Amino acid sequence: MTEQRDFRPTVFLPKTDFPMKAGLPQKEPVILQRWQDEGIYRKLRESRKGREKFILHDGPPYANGDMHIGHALNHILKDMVCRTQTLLGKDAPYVPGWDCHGLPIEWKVEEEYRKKKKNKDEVPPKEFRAECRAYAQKWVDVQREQLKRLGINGDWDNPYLTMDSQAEGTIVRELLKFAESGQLYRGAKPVMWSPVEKTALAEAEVEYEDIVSTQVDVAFEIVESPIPELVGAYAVIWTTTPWTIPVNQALAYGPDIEYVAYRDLATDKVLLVAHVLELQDEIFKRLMADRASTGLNIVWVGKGSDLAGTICRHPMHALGGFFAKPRPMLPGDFVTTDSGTGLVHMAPDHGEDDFALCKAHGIEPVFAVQGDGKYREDWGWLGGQGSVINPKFNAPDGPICEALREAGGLLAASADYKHSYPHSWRSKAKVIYRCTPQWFVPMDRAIDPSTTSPAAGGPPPRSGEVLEGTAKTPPRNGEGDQPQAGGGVTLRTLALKAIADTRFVPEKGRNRIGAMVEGRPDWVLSRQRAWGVPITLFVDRKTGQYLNDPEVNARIVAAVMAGGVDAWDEEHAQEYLGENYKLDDYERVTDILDVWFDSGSTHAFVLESGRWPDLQWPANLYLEGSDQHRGWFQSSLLESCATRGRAPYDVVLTHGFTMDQKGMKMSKSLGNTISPIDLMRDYGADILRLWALSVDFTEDHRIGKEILQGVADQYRKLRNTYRYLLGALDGFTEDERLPVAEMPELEQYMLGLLGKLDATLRQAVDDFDYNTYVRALTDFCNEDLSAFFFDIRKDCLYCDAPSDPKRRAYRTVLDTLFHALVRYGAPVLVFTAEEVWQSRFPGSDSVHLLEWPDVPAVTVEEARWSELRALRQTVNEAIEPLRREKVLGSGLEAVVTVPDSAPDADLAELFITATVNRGQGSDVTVTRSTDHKCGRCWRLLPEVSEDGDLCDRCDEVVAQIDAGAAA
RNA sequence: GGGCCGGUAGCUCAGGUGGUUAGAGCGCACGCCUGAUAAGCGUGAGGUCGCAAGUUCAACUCUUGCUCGGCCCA
Repeated sequence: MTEQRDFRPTVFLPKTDFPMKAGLPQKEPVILQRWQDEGIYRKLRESRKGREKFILHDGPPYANGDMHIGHALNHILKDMVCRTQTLLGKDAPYVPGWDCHGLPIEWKVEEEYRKKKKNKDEVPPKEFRAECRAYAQKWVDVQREQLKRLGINGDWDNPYLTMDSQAEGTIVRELLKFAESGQLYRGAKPVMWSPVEKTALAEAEVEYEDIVSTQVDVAFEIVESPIPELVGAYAVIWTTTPWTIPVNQALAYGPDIEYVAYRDLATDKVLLVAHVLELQDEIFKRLMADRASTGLNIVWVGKGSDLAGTICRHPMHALGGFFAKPRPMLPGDFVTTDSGTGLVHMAPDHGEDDFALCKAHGIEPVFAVQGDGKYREDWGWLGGQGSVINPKFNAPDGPICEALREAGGLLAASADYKHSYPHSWRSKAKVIYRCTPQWFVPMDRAIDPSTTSPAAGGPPPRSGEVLEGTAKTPPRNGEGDQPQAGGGVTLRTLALKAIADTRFVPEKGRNRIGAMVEGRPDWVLSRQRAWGVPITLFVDRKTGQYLNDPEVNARIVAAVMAGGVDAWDEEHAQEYLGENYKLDDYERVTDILDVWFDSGSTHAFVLESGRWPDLQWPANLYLEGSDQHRGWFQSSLLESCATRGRAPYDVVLTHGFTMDQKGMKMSKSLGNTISPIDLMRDYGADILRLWALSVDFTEDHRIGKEILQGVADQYRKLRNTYRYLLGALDGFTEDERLPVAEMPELEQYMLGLLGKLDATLRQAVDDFDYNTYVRALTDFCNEDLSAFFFDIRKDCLYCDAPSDPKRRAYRTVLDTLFHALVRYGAPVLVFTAEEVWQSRFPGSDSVHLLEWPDVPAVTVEEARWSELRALRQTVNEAIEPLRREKVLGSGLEAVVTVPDSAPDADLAELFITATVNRGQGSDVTVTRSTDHKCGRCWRLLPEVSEDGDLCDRCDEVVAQIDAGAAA
């Protein structure tokens, strides 16, 4: 025998330039640039013009700092939504936006002032705001580039900013809608207040430090009680802020706490305190340390709830007036027995619990403590004195304690209580809670239905009538105005109805926001700040009512639309008031709006204004993190319900938060933060996208090195599937295509599986279930294609004649698979899909302009194929021991015997073995073939007389090739 | 401290209304192939379903408590 011929050149191997190694970090920016150059966003709008719309309204991230992993996840999901909807043929525009006003930016600018030793108060407000504006703009630009790098397709050249003057004007207009429909009122609320700076502080401006305070025990004589033993006894309260005693208005007890009244034999006074062992040691120590107690007699023991109806009087009741009013004992869930006496004195002016409990019982704050920390001059006790944060003022020998002692109300006082207390971040001085006037939106005031219809020109509400109040919740006392009679429409009932009409993904979101809306207090709109949208109201100095004149309002709105928030200044005030009102008669409100009102109004500015003609109101979808149940979802809901009678969205989709590898939240102090910017540099945006779409984003989820490694592995498998398709389809032409009916059963089966995949993916898109989407796609590629179809058809692809119907059928199906898979993959692996597409069709339009593929409808014979594939598995298991024993290596050397009952099919081909026989038993057995190996296709066949000779098929094919070469 | 949510193999996830030996993919180990080759194929080992009680003939699936983690409040 002569030298064996090398048949390798006669084998039709896959051929492609598409590299196995992705090199995403280098490649992605190039692709991105191409999309940008060709204006793919506008092209897409053009191509989907007139189609059904799908409106995702972007929740504006705060323009402060680099993109973090949460932004990345959120935007990848949004992009996936828009791209899948677009793929389905809809017009799904995406207009990104930023939230630009607010304290954090103000803070940063102030910080820069401090570095330059500049004093904020000396900077004119307009100049200060200009710097805030510039700061926000800087971060908008930074984040925009970072988000673009993620492959997010959107109208990046034309985003919306809440600091745009037209946005500011729209926000003002929305606010004035509230004013015009009577959904605003001025009330009071305890806020953190710094007497030194004479200003309200945000929680973020407060830091806690350990200090030593005076602790006092004060006795309130019980003058009335359903429990006779208690009349004449003293309720004992404990506090570390003696200065709040002069504005005490009630006492609180815990309804479930046990109380005891005992007679102190040294003084003969009956004292009421909590009957809690741990507490009583402390109490006795304080109350009896300096007297020789001869013992106690218990007079009464009972539960807190027994105390209902008990009335005390203030130790200073002799002063008359305010101090002579009854001090009721009220049930408070917040009362604990961790410290104190189990009874808490209530000063609604200076505590949140106090304020809420008193308000619920009709007790209003009295505003006795002024902004500088002194009691007002006319206050009956200590008028004009203070400041209340002065330790000497509160000292055991200070004016408060002295007066209480004289009145017989002071049981104990000592300047030795160590605890953590809030201080101003700037001045380091102590801060207090203090009631100040604020603007509110009432949750339970009757709304005139005619004021909540959608804006003129806008589309009508989609989900039917929204104005029938459901009145699920009992009416609440909002703010001292009339509680709503049952059955009426209020903002709360409207919002709850809107929640019922909204689809929530996942469903549990409904419960979450519903509980919040049901229980939330009135919306505090005002902030005493500089960087924000002004509350553009004029308040009548005589009546305290705000001016409600649509003509004035129109002038204000027009001015802000044109000139932004700076238009609201004293200089132009008279101009807005017009000829009918005199500025002297009005107070121009200088508070600004809660930034949540800004973002709650984006639907008006962005969807409704017409400035983005691609968009429309309401949105199909809002998609944000689960923290936005309290934030944007809710502010948008309330704003829209109050002005338009329904939610600005049909569907609310929420995602959880991204944790580190161990499930712990990321924080700078823990050093476990992961930056998406780093990940894009190290892995590429497509890896990050695949990660975001693989995890269960509806819950909290993790990211870390190991997880990303897994995602990268998954990516490589997908990439190789595309690469194989490209290689196997090399040179494919339309002439080669074969009708489905003429295809072998295997090809038809694969088309059937593709159809099933298609249905699964469509369903997943409908459900926003991208985890299922990605899983179905990868499982199909791994299991059905790579390990099954491609493996079986290797021989056909490599060795059959190009004209062979089987090979043509295979390549026809590969082509169908290619067109389907590149589209399915495109919303996920946006860069890779483009690379794949351009590799096959160089210079063609972007893959992202394509639409969802039409896959042939082929029914899968489930029973037959599940039996065949199960048998295939059994055969593989049976081959394995022979491999281990080195009886055979490749499955092509195996002769398999299967039960006679096995389905009729080309089993050897399906199992990729030499031959398959049918036997009597139920077992599958394997032996080594004695046939010789074809020199070209490497199959062991009886017709091959000697290893290296050709089988009949190859002989024929090689002859054709040789003839072609000769000709 | 309160409200809400979650804890299934190393990783990412499936497991209607409770019912046979809890599944998949990836990874891992071992092996095959060397004509998808820094690829492809096969086999295998991995789980007391967070912990503990309870209801039930039967619980990953229901109840309660605990624990760990998260979001939002305080």
